[in-house]
Amino acid sequence: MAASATLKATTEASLTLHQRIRADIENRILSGEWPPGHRIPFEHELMAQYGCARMTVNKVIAGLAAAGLIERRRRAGSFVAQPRIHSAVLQIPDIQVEIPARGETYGYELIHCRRRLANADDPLESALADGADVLDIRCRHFAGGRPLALEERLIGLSVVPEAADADFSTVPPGTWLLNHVPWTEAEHRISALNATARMAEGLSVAKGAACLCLERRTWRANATITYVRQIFRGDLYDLVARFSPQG
Amino acid sequence: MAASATLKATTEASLTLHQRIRADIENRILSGEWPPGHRIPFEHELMAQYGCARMTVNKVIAGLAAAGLIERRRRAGSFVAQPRIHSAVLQIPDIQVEIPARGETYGYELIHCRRRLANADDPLESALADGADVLDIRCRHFAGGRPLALEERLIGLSVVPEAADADFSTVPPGTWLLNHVPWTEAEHRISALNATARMAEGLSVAKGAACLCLERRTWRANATITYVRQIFRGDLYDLVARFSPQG
DNA sequence: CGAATCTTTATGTATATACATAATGTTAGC
DNA sequence: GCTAACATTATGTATATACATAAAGATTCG
Repeated sequence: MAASATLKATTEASLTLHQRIRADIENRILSGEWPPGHRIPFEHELMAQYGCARMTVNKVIAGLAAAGLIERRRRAGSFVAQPRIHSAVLQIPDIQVEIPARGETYGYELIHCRRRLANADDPLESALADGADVLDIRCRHFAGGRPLALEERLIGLSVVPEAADADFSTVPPGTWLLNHVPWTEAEHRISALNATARMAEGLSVAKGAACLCLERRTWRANATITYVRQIFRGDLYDLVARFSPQG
Repeated sequence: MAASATLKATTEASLTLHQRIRADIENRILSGEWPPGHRIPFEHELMAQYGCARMTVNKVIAGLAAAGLIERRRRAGSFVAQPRIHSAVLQIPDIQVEIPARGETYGYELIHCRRRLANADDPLESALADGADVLDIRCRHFAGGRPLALEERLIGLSVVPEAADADFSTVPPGTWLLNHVPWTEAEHRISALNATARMAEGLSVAKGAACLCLERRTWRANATITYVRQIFRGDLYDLVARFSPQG
């Protein structure tokens, strides 16, 4: 076998040693060769096997642990984790970006934009503090000329005062917020509902048609920035989520 | 200021230096102090600031880059990434685990389980190779005595031959697969639809009631293991997804 | 036999060092 | 003024080393 000094040079397809070790271990797990619960070789064994330093395999395995493929237990070793299909990365696109990407023309219409005080009685507004100064926005999104989604949105003006001066007659509030509000945390809720008479009219569908409802609350440092409810036509839209070990 | 040697000891709440640096940078980003596009201090600056080695800050920043909070450019520096709210971690629970966790009793009923050959004409089966040997399973899930979801599932027997001998009259196929098939990759599709007459009967709802449809294709090494379609009562179920920087 | 103690050991964290690499900024030359 | 060559520099990868820590396993003692 080649000495460790030449190993780097003989690496296939010019991958780094780190990437090669990671891909190797990942393959063994995903192919089923190393089933859940299997104890993977100790760091010093891998180190000998790949002819490298412990720090190198340590970083690889720590990465796999962060990705959820492996669980580590001191003194005992590192084990292939139980698969947990139930966590997947969901793509929740900015509609204005997603529709053109599909090859359809995007359209937008502002229905109203009012400044007022939040009313905690309304369950929709309970996400924001009672009496908060909010912007109440209602709008529609179109794809290929047809209505795709209705949007109801509240923006907390104490957190995002600049929003009061924004012009939402041409720019959708979601797009504006993405460009004006830095990193946040968010929670989404996805459900199905039958179109009410008002929704049906706004979406050009029959009353009772199935719609996908996406609610999102976004906050920063415990202050709610925005709460949105988007109602999508069920026949025109669906969401895709993927799970793969690279995250 | 305290010398680097005493820094470790004075660490607040017994966090490691790594965690302290990470939390510090994360806070600056999430609080808006460092907006998207902002160049964070160079590694040698942070190294001086925290009185530690470059390898330490390097690992922290590499972790933040892996989490998507930071983008790194050689020679130029490290920059706060543009927020991309549209990726969030979706929890897609194993129903048998989720229902008891909600405090309701879980129920399960097998409707049928047949071995046959896949038919590529059926769009539902196009995910599996034509003519493949499959197990065709249909079942129902109950929560608190009420029907919650209908499930249609195909399992590829060439990939999971053991499934042919499994007893799905008491164990839901999803649960069985989770326990018998090691790590896989998966794609999910979420949509809303109106209950057909058959769905309505199976779910004890009115025909046309909105339902959440979750389709999942699971594979390993390019071979499809299973394809499922679960139809949930829209009034009883919804999905939750979260985005937060720790992943 | 059972509980408490000690030893062993694999992982966890941190450091100092070395060289590779890619992209920026500068300079030289036409 | 434009391009090509060069130097600079921040990140990228890898190593050898050191000590901390948690937990499994062996041992001791009541």
